[in-house]
Amino acid sequence: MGAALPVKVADIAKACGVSPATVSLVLKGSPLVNAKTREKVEAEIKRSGYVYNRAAANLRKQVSTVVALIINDLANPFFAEFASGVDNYLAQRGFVTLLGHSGESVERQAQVLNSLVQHSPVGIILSPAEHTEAEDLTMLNRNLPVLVFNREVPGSWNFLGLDNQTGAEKACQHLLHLGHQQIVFVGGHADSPSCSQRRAGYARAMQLAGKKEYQRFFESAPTKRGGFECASQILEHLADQTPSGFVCYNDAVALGVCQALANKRIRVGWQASVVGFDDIQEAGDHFPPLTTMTTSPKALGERAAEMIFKIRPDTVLHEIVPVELMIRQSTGPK
Amino acid sequence: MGAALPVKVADIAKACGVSPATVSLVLKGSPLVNAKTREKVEAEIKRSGYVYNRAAANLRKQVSTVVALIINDLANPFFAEFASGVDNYLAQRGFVTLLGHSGESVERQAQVLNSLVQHSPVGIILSPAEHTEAEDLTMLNRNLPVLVFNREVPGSWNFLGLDNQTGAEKACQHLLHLGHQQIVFVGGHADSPSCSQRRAGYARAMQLAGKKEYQRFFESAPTKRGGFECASQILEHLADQTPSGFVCYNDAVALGVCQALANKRIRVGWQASVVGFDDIQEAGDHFPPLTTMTTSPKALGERAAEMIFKIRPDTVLHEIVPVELMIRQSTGPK
DNA sequence: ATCCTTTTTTAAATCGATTTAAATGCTAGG
DNA sequence: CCTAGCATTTAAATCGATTTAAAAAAGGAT
Repeated sequence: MGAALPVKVADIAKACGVSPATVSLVLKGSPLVNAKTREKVEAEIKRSGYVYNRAAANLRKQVSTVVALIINDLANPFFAEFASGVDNYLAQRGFVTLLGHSGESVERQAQVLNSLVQHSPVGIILSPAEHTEAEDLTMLNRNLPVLVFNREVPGSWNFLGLDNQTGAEKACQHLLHLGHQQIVFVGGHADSPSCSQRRAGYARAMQLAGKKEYQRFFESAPTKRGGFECASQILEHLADQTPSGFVCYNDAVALGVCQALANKRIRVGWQASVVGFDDIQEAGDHFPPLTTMTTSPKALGERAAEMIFKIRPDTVLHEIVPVELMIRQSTGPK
Repeated sequence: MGAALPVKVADIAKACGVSPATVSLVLKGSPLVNAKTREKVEAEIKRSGYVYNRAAANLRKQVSTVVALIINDLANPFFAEFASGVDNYLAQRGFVTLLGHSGESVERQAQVLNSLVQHSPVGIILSPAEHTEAEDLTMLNRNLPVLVFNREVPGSWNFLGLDNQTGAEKACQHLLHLGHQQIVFVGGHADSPSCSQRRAGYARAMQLAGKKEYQRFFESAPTKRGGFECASQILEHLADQTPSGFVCYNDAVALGVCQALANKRIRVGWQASVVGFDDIQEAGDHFPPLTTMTTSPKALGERAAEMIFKIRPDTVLHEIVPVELMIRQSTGPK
């Protein structure tokens, strides 16, 4: 039935006894073509199962309908939801997402970037791998719009990120208002910018509350397992003076902390309070639902995609999205 | 510094005093060009910051380096990990992932597919939205390789899926061997093929064990919250005759069930046993780590990508991947 | 009919890279 | 000094669609 070889504009032109130029005008919906001709051409387009070749058209038109998206860790729901937000927005505007996954490896990220720029994207949204340096991004030509997401990278990049410091400060204040005295900060790698920002927010809240001397920081992988192991150790070693408030690096860590507490028969939301960060889907689905700092990752993705089209060569965008306290049941009065 | 306009092969040719053909040969690494010439051209390529235009090259070469991937729900870790597996494999082979997200909407899926096919992908990996029918996929009737993943769609499609029935049967047998008497099946929508297959496996195991009369099916959203709510009700209504074994539709549901049990102070792995399905990342990170039916979603993604290149016009691939029992601590002897 | 508009249609150039077939330059043998 | 044979280089066509500038057709007025 359908032609074995892909149908081209020229084929349609021939079948209709018109020129390729006319067919192109029809495809474009131009008012220049005669109604009868248009009808004939459109019928043939449908009949032949013609598929528009956007690559060829874009080449000639000198435009692109592609946006590249590089994600550091898709298995992390925060980034997966972000990606879905990006794609949603782009699809609405008739663009398409070219996905790359770095798996937190700077080398792979470089390979992926090199491969993606060759597809002439309109712009690049990069959620960088850990420890990405300016020299890892040299393949990014200066007049290609690049938006760095979530983690700052040395150099002047268009950036979209969260207000980590204020967020963690609010999180800690929330626990302070509930009457908690011994509050610790759990999780994340101290050398990651987002972690140090969140730590700073916690520190500020503690200081303003006159609790500077109690500050405690614990390091862990930014995962559920990391949070679980870290909190388990805390509970063992600080057995005599167990903290009752846990400000966590992110939701994954917070969920791990909750499990460590549950494991020790400490009721989260009653005997201890836990605050997360990110508001991933699971935060709300968890039991008890997690109090956390929220900015929908999906909304962030949509915003990132929107920003790509606002980037201009002469200025640098730098948007810090406020995060809000979402009070659920993992926190309660002391 | 860098040219304002993108550098083309012709520019490099001019700068080196050679023809575009020679530059092309250099790019290709052809042994035809003289060593000195090659050196000169390569220096200019580096100096000018030339970026290869793959769209133009692919058009001329009549090839594609793109594979389209349409995912029904990226917020679900199972599919997000699958996507990362696809991209990993493709990147290794020098291909690139064009991502589309349907959000379980058949209409959006159609739009996304229409948009993606215009980018002439080598093939399409489709993890279909719920209730996708043959007529929703009419835009795919070229001889374009299509691989349907995870959910069967009416019609003859190349398919990669899990052995749901045998998997659930093994899961249930595991609980039977541990000595559990009252085993229920929790979660999923009965009208989804994968759910009915898993139910059938559970039913078979129960029947073979002579427990046909005890079979119990409970329906819920295939999410953590769904599992939690469903199990909470079970525990309430069957209070007198609480089941001790839970075969769950998937890991998300299983995690919800675990929480409902923990909530009732029933120790998972001791007083009750829970088996999941999928082995998502979190299954292993959970406490207690979840016994589940495993086929790494990432490995599945890699396999799917591999299969795309094996599809031939005259045959239909249909691969059902066995799932294996991964015993962790959410199950134990009665 | 003729000339001038206005409407439709189209030939040909173009986007950037590749490839074929042919041309050029070189060396060695006669 | 010529030429066969080899190593390099290149002019020109090509992929599929768009666009410009110009031609062809249709319609209207005189």
